[in-house]
Amino acid sequence: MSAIRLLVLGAVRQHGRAHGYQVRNDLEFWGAHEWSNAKPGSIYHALKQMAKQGLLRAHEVGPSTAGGPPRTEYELTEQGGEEYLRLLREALTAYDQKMDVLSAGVGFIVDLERSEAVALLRERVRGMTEWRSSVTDYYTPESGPESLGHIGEIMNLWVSSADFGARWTLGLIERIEAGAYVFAGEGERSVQVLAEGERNPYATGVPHTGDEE
Amino acid sequence: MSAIRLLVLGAVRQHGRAHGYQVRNDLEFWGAHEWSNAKPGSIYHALKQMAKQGLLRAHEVGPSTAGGPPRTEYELTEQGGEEYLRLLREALTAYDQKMDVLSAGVGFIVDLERSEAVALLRERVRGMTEWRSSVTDYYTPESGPESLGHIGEIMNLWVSSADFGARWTLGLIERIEAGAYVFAGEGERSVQVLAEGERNPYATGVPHTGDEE
DNA sequence: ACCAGTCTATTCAATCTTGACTACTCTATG
DNA sequence: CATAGAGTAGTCAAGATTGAATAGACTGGT
Repeated sequence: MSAIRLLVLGAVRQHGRAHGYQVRNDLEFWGAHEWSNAKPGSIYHALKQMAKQGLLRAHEVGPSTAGGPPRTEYELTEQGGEEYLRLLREALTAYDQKMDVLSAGVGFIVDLERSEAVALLRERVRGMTEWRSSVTDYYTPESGPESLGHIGEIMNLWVSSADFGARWTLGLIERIEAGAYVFAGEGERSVQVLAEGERNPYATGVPHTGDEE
Repeated sequence: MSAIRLLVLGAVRQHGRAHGYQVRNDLEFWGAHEWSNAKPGSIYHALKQMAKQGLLRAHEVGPSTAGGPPRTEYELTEQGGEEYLRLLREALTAYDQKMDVLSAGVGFIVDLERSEAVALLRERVRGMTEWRSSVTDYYTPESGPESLGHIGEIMNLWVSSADFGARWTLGLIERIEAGAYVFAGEGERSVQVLAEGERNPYATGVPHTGDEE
């Protein structure tokens, strides 16, 4: 699973009704263009695709006063709402190494109830621990781990990384259980979106990118 | 950058000349189907694309004795060899969070000289540290980090993860400097490939997968 | 001898991703 | 007032990825 659908559904959901550019701006505001594949092309593609699949309802709207081509606004259908929650739960539980998916899940975690959030994160930790032992069992040759040579470093990387992920998740669980943040049903939510016309303080200045590409 | 080109170039290079199925089997042997997008479709696509771009030379070969369709064998061109080294160096230096790329880089690291490997890894650490401070500077609002609410957890995740990456890289550097493994120009290489007809001990049993999809 | 299953080897359509491009409006500046 | 630049909003073609499908040859059991 890529993070894009969850991000787009989440952004549209916050607004109730939003057009592509608004979604794009929100994702940028959240820093998602830094840690996910939330580029304009992907966002518009996801919107169209999900509209085709009945997760979003599309409304053609005249061009905005601010210039530019006519916009299409979207809102979640009931099916889209369910898919959003399904993706969110999956993002928090999946114990593989996709940081963008996890990040998106954390970004929307407060849309769940506190107890469910904790349960999902615990499940995540359980999965990681299990995966860890299955990997170490499976890839440790009879001839001892040294026989893997430098290839063993890859295993080491993945296992350490799973350990790191589990530790981090446990830390988050602790903070949540200690009462941090406001979850669903506990008062007004706090996922921020940009108000209509508001300036994005974290605009595409591209202040720090990866090394590659 | 995705890891697929590096993996495919590396696999072909090991053999001197290889067809798609051989590459696929090698990647599976290395466990790459577990930690990268090295699925058949991607492998064949990469081979064709790189042949089109002059990185690989293609040779049509009659169908093997073992049945199946006629195969195409590939070997690196000079340009392909350069591209391989470029991708390898980039994979080891890039300090973003793409574990598959790093894994592939580690898998082929012994194709470099020991001193260069260490230099690239040091550069990696340097980049990560710099990125870390630029992120913490940039995304820490005047109102204090608490004002970010649960969104701060995303930053925390990325920063911790960079710290983990840096620590792990330093560990690897240490082991390499202590004399571990056999690097280019130090005797016979040790990246394993499957010999023609050899059985893959880590065949597609798919013993442990991620949670999602 | 037959059939199911597995191995060899690759192709394909559908979908997703990327980076560049379009086109229009508003604003500041000399 | 011309015009460069930035902001608004979205499209497009090329490339990458995925999952399933194809098809012949061998293998083991009944």
